[in-house]
Formats: sequence, C-alpha cells, structure tokens
Amino acid sequence: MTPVRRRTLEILLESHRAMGAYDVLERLSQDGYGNQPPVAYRALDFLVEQGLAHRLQRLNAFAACLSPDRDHAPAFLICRSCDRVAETDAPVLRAAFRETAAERGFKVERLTVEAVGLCPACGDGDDTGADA
Amino acid sequence: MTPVRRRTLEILLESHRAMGAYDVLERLSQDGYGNQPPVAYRALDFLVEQGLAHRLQRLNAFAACLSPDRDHAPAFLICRSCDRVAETDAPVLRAAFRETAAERGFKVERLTVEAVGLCPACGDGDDTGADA
DNA sequence: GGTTGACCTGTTACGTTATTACCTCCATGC
DNA sequence: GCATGGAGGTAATAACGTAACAGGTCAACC
Repeated sequence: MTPVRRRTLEILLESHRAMGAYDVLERLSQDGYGNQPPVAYRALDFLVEQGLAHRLQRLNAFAACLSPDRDHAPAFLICRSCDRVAETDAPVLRAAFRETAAERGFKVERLTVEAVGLCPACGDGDDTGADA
Repeated sequence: MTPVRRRTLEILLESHRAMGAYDVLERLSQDGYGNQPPVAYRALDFLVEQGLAHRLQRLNAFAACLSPDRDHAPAFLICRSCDRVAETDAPVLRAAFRETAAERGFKVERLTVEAVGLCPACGDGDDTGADA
C-alpha cells in the first residue's frame, strides 16, 4: 500500500458513493499526485485486485468495498434515481451460478451482479428521484 | 423493424460473438449505411429494448439474443481467453436476487449477471486461449 | 392537395472513459 | 557501483458514447 493507493482508497471512502476514475483523478491531482489517467486507473485497479474496492460496470465507476476483511460475493443495487449504490452479499446466488456454469463446463473466475432500480427512498412514491 | 435495424441484427447474428458498437458501425457503413456512431448506437439500443440483443457491460459490446422469443433472464459466461460469450438462462437466480433486494426495499428493474472465466475449450488445459 | 406530427436516418461536433508507450525514481540485492 | 523490478509521472491517442440539429418519409387528417 503506497501513498497514492492509500489516498485513492480514502477518496472513495470519503465520498460514500461510486466515483468515476476521472473524478478520483481530479482529487488526487489536487492532493499533489499525478494528473494523468493512468495514475488513477492503476491505483483503482490495484484496489479492485486487492478486494478493497469494486468496479461498477454499469456506471463505469468505482466504490470502496464496505467489508474488505472477509472474502465475499458482492452484488450491487444501483438506484437509477439518486445514483446511490448499495453493496450486498449474495453467497447463495454466487454458488448457484457457479454450479450452473460448471454444468456447462465453464469455470467462473469473476462474477458481476448489478441491479438497476429504485432504492427505498426513491421508490417510496417518488419516481423523480432525490439527488441530494 | 427497418433496414438498418434488420441489418444490424444480422451482423450480430453472423458474427456469433459480442461486437463493439464501432465494429458494427464499420460493417453497416460498408453496406451503405451511415458511418457515424449514432447510427450504430440507435440501432443497437433499439434491438436491446426489443429483447433481440443484449449489451455486455464488461465488454462494452453487444450480442444477438439467442432466444428472443421468450421472456428470459439472461446471464452471460464470457471467456477471457477466446472472448466467446455464452448466454444462459438463470430464472431461479434472478428470482432469488429480486427477493433479497426486496427485503432491503429495493425494486429491481434490470439485472446484469456476467461471469468472466474460462470456457470448456479454453479451460481444458489451455490457459493461453484459442482466439480462432 | 396540403399540412401536421411522429418517427427514422444522417451528420457534425463533442464529451467521457481507458490504454499504450515511454521515462524517471527509488529500494533491493549483489 | 550497478543491475533489477516495482511504482509513479507524462504525453499521446484509442475506444466508447451522446447532444444537437437537418432532412426525409409516411400516415392521418382537414
């Protein structure tokens, strides 16, 4: 864990939400680190590899892992209204899927599960969303 | 279904694999259609909406749906070695996940399930892949 | 016939996301 | 000292995606 990587993780943790690589980069460069994309992407890739952060494919964004200590099978609930992301664990789902895939001879290495929908706050009779 | 859309679907079907929007675009323009990105994206978005094609988030790519007739909950097996994509149905998984999400008050509208790993051909003692 | 409106296609221009290639720095081990 | 390898810095560019506008077609309607 190096300074850039640590700071990158802090940025993700502080924001409490998914951030694009370029948003992270901007923060990093404000803190005196490099201002070119690879700086952010390398740090983010490292964090993802270490299980300290996750990549959200549907958002082209990254978020700090909320339970980095234990090995887990994360699934994400992405609110299309307020853009908030909830991380949930779905071990049963993952195991079932692995098995299904194995029946077809496919070895699952990484599994992405992402749902888009409405979070409790936004779905509660409020279809227009609460961006705040 | 218009000529561009039909041709787009044919291109996806002919390739038997996931294609980037720009690859599709190139084929379209070879066939005398427009050569600007919106031409491909509009056709692809239409096909996805109609359930005739799917979007693969991890690949930023599109693939024809293999069973467009029935309503289904697709999950994808993406081989990291040969880039082939297998589409599979996972209704149980989807239902289980919806329930888990509902417990947390989240209304799932769209669910993405994508696995990266090794297909039977590439996992079979062949780690380097078979691009052909 | 003429008009209106919906829908589709085409194009320009631009914004966003991600990677390649190359260089420097520095800690380690010999 | 000096090779080695990991990490970070930078320039340049590739890849992906969208906004905004222009024209064309066609059915519906008066």
